[in-house]
Amino acid sequence: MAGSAPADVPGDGPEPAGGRRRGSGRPSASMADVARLAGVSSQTVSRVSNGYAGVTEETRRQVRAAMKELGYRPNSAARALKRGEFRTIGVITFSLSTTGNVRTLEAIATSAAREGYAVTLLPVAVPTQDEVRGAFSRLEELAVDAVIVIMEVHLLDAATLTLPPHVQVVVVDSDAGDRYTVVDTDQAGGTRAAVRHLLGLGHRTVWHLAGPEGSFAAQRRADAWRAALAGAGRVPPPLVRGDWSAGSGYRAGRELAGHEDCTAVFAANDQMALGLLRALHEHGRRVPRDVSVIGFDDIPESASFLPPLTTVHQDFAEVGRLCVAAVLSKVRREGPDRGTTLVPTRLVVRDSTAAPPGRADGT
Amino acid sequence: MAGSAPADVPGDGPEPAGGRRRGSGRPSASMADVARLAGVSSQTVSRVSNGYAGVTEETRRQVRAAMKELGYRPNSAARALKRGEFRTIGVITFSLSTTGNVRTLEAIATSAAREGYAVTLLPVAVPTQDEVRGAFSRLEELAVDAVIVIMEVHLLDAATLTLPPHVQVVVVDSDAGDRYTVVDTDQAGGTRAAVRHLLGLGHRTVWHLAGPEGSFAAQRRADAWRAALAGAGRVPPPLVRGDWSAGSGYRAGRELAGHEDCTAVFAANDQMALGLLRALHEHGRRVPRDVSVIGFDDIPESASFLPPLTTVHQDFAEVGRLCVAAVLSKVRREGPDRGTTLVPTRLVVRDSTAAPPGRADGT
DNA sequence: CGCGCGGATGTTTACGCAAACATCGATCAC
DNA sequence: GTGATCGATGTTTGCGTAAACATCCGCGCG
Repeated sequence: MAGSAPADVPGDGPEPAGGRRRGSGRPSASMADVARLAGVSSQTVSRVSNGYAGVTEETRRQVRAAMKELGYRPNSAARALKRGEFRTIGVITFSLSTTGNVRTLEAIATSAAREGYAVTLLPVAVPTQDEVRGAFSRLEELAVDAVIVIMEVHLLDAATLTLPPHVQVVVVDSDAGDRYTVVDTDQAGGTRAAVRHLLGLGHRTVWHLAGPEGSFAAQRRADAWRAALAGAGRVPPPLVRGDWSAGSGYRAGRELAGHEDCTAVFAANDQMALGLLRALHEHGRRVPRDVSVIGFDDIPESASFLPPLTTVHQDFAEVGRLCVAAVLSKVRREGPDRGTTLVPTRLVVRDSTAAPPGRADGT
Repeated sequence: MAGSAPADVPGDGPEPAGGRRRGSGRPSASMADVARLAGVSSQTVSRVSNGYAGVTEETRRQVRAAMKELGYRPNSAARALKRGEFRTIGVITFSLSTTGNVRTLEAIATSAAREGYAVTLLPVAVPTQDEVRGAFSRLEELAVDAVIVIMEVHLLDAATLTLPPHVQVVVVDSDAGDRYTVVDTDQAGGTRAAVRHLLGLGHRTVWHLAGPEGSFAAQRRADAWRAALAGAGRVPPPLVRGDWSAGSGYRAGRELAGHEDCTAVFAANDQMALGLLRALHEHGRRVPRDVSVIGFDDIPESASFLPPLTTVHQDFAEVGRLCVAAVLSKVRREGPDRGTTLVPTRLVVRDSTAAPPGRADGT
């Protein structure tokens, strides 16, 4: 198979006279070239290329052979122009520094590939409205049929107006299900599970190391934490804020280590939990004996923390899959125009949680 | 600005008769529509759209106004067809589970955007040759001018033949500089720095927790480790192998903890170092007092490990930048056709390395 | 035996854009 | 004044593909 293809000397054959494909590239065979070589019309080549019926097996073979000889590749620009669709999904996201975004992106790319769609990445370096607007204006020129947005919606809002009207949008991490199609993790459910687990172990209350203010995910985890405590009749301690990074978790941990009555902390993600563990360790507060810690995300490394982290598992792969399914159903005008889909979470209990210290001997 | 755009009612204006843009989408204004409304020829619209000279300020204004009113967006498929280039770079990579790949990808996307190029993602779920071949065959149909490959070249080899001949390729993490343009981290330099640092602290030798066999990066780190030890006249201990994951580092660590004479370990990445730290801790071997550990990559979390990890910093952003620069210079036929560019590394000394235990009182 | 039918194939056309060429005034030099 | 020149704009053409329509041929049936 590999032997017959003229892989190394593609300039040998009868080159079509005009039309170099790109500024400096080699000319690339077109349908007309294949048709000429195969002795058929270009329409027949098109039929073979698209696997349509109505072509003799014999003709089909000949065309295939000609294609192979010339190294023919369909020109996707012409195809897109003719068909009116690009078979491409654009993904807009903030810096790929958070595990969640990356894993979601990966799942999106995989699912999209399975559906015959390509994925184009639109990075937004800094999460400012200007930057977002910039990404969207790049998008306007872009060859995409649909867009998946992985970011906070309040940044999206300002930029929305400039979206090409025919492009479908699905949003991750947002509460704007009334305006967009939203796919997200069940933040509240995961948070509830975490808080209940800690209360169930006997902790009087649970502290919360929250994500940054701008984040909807952080917001919802904090809200759910407060609600879960309130539901159990407990008083929520003051909220401590980080920025998702391990460093911010460490700084917050130094503060929390000073509170003798802090026996259980729910960190809004695993990275901050990591920093928290280090800070507690440095202050001589043992985990889980003195303090219990729970994270969120279940990044692969969390099983190797010291101690292995109890955390809320997110199914990013499922989120990505659902995003693609939703956006494609919108493109095909099958699905609903808006609404929120939640992906369930699951508590993974490891070694960073235990009963509070006072409890073994007494109360 | 936002007030005048007909963002919500795009179907109101005079719709062009034919040519719905996508299967189920709205018709989208074309140059001809804009030209009609502005009372000029479509060529003038094209000139305005591309910012060419030779258009009166007055005309330009009118065309702009018409564009805005119709919500005109250039059709990139038509543009690509006409120009013969897509202004898109394809990136082929394995699962985005390793920090390095992700950070490189991010830098690639950012640099590409700066150059006016979009980035299309081609995920390869499983690193088998079949999968890689599949990615490349998808690529054949894809609208890209160039490709950046982030993966082991020996997997690439089998798939190369099917690459469209006019597409330029740049490879990361490879030793195939004689056949491709390669951009990579200076693995050997970083490894040397790590080994020398440990020897300089007084360790008799340095153990190595290597990456998986298939990886060139792992291969080169292991080779450089052996060479650095040999250069200092030391005997390399048996090599221990992991698979980049923290879990594999943990398993390796349990084995290493049994060796009393093991006082210094160079782990081929930070994740494995994390698992290693946990295993050593569980076996009562303190870091850095009993055992020194060095990682590779300098992932953000490594500063929050227990203890904060001494590691070799990789400049992924620079790697990505150089990839884009290299591939674009190839597209423009400016740069050399092959060769390897190495990005320097830098040792970041934190708290996981110290002089070996025996040394304080004696030898 | 001729007509109609249906499958295989060819021809025309248009997708939206932009390069190449054409046109049309106005201005300027002599 | 006349023609050369130049800037602004219009017209034509073709990029590669695929839908729509046209053609051709052989076969079965009346």
